Amino acid sequence: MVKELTKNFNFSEAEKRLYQWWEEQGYFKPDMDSDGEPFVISMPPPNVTGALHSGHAIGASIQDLMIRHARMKGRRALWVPGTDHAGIAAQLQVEKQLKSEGTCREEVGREEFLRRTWQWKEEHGGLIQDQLRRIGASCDWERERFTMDEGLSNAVKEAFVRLWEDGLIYRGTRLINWSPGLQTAVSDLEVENKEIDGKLYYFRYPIEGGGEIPVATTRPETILGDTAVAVHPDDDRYKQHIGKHALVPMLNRRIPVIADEYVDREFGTGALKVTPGHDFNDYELGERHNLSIVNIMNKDATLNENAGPYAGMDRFAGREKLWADMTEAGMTDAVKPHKMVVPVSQRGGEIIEPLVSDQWFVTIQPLADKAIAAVKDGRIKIVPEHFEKVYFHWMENIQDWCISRQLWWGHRIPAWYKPQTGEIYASRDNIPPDDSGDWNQEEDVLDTWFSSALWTFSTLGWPDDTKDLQIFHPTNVMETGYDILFFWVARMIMSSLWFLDEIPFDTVYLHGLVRDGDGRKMSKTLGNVIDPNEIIDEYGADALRFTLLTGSSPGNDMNLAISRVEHSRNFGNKIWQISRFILSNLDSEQPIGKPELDKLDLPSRWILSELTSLTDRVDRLFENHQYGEAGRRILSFMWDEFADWYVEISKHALYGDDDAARSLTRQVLVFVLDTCLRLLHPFMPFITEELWQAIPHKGEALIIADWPEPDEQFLNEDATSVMETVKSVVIDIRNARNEYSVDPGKRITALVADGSAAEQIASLDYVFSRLCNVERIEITSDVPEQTATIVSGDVTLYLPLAGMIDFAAEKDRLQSELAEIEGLLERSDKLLSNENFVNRANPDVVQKERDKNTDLKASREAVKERLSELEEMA
RNA sequence: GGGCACGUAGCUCAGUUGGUUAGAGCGCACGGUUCACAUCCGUGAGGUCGGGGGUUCAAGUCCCUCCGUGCCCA
Repeated sequence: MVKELTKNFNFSEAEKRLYQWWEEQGYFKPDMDSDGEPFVISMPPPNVTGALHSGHAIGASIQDLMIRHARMKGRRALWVPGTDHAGIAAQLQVEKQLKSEGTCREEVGREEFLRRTWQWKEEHGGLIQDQLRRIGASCDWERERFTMDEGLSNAVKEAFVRLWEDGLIYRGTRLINWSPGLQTAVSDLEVENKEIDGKLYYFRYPIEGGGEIPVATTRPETILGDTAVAVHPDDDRYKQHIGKHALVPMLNRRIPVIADEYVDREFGTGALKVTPGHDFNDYELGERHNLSIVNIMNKDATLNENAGPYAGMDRFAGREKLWADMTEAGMTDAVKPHKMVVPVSQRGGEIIEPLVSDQWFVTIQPLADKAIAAVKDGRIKIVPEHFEKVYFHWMENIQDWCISRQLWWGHRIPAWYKPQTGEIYASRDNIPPDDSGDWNQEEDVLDTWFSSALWTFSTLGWPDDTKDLQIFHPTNVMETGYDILFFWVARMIMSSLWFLDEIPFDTVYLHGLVRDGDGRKMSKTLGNVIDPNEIIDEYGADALRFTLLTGSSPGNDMNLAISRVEHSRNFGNKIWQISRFILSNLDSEQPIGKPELDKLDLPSRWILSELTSLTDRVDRLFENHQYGEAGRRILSFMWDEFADWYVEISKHALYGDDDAARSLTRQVLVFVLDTCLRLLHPFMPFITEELWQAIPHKGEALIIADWPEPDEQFLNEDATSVMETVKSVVIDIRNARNEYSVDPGKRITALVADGSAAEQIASLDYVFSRLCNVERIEITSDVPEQTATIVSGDVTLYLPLAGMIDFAAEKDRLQSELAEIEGLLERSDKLLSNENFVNRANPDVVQKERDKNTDLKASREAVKERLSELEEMA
């Protein structure tokens, strides 16, 4: 039934109501009885502790768009939501809480700490889910998962043990990235390199038996852990010292002087101090030369007993003290400002220290090989394509993955070891191999990404062979930000191929970062963070979605300007008003379905032809993941063609007394609107559903309605070309009225010069009447003096404007038009006289150019003729 | 140091098999309140598509090079 629409769309009320209704109706769940081809997206799990930020908003918008589109296409659409336990972030929150209570995790113990973290999760965990609902995410909440759920925890254990059994997990003492603040190891991916203004310290290494080698370093405190001095084998300056021993300043430890081609003779002094215990390059150098490793640092980044007199000092204080002592001893030369790169924690920005420690690693190469192959042979496509190169580059230089974290919140590594023998036992069942009491359970937990890497299949029930897993895996699209291509996407590909021997998804779609309106990265310190929740409050979810979906192209960052959100909201209002207009003019009629082609007038044939082109175009754009362009096309059609031209023209029939014409027009209006609402639904789900429910329709909901198919019978080139002429004449008339300051309300008459198209133009007088206030069009061969002349192709129109026309102004107007036409004609003539163009270009292109040329010539003659008439009058 | 991307109107951005006179929003100028919409309607100004070279009948689009910006990796 037809509803009366309110003056404006009350989005805050409607969004909540519609979402709830959709969910209750079960539209978000795939129909398990249908035989539709599944379409599945695993939602990248946001941190359970987090709130929705603009990155989530763009991801959710794109994924929901894909899911809604697929659903309307009749596929069994499944979007699996969930959250991630966010090891470090969550643990920090609870530690903060404990600190405020004057205690700490060590004091309350592991069990109590975990209890409190779970409690914290229960209290704060639901926020982002509610925010995803607000944005319209049509995911299947009944399948929601959390990485620490029992099922997913089993998956993690299974994966760990499987890798262990495959011989791909080892525990070893190695140099790793250590976060002193968090007191845990982090993987190389969690370390960022930041350029800072540092210092380069120059000093001299004393050589045993006399002499010295000048050395420069950015971290003097590491001198205490040096186990060699290296020089280039061909460096004449230092050659004589190779094989001798140097003495570590202040400690007088004997260390060898070695030769290695790795040393850059140009940098600093050309000689290198080697600290395998605290530098990755030195670590490798040390392995090559069998150097011993001296660890001088405790886990809290204070210096340890190996630092001798400096033991107990913080690393930076130790640096100052050591340097001062060395200066006093006359060993130092200079301290120069130096731009350098320091490793900092991705979380918090503290300086990361390379430290030797016992950790668990995954031997990654065998997994990487499979993952490289899957993208190389096209089983997995990355959009945009150029990220494939980035992917390969990383994959081909991949390092073993440090998966242990010295945290409590996370999946505890399912392994036991005998401290005496170093024997290790991994278990799916959470029990040691025997109850001898000799087995210690590993204290460390796994990197959060270890569980995320299983996400596409662990959420569907793996390791159990569930029905969901059979039907919905592999999934189809992984949509996420390019910033976690390595962290997550690559690891999912490796995991799925290894554990299931199948790809996790066939397409990776990467979106860019959302920045502020000036292209700056959003940050709390800059105060330029745009909170999507506030945007939804103010402009509605549809406006936010449409802006995010049309404001960017795949893989490129987008600058979110509020002016664009406003425009999207205005577009929503436009759609609302179009619908309101149509509904208020239906009376009791309920037109549903396709209009009958042969009875339609020209404007109707035109709009249906354009609608069909749009549908076809949008379809193709969706196929190529060109969602932004698709959205912009729909907007442009609805606003610039449908509302501005067709709806305006339709008033003639709606307000007229021809019953048949009125009914037909109503049918066209409803059909076009219905089709547009369907096309737009994935972009703006709320307003489209609300309106679709209000207009005449068949079916229970737009969310499950059929996606429009282009109907070729509606394509009509003739109608399009005539309407193009009509539109251009209308614009010219409006322009002329403007130039001559004709009162906008004044109705004027137009004369059309007798010619091939004259009859047709005259028959469309009702169009001109509506659009540019021309009350009558007469065919004439007799032109009155006081006229403005309008020329478009072979159509010439005169506007008799007695008393308003200034001959000089009219001549100027026509002169400039003539100049423009001649410019274009010159170009066109040149092109057509070029044999190469005529022979080699696509025949369609050549024909088009010929048509254009003919039109231009006709226009030129008409303008010239009118100009010479003006000359005669003057 | 290696790799990748970007550079289009004052600002923010589209422009995908190379093919009409390169588009949009915001901003700007001028004009509009009766019956869908001022969250609006109409008209207009504004661009040698970063510079140079090349391929092609034809280049914003493909290739080379330089300049600038950003990101990733070392």
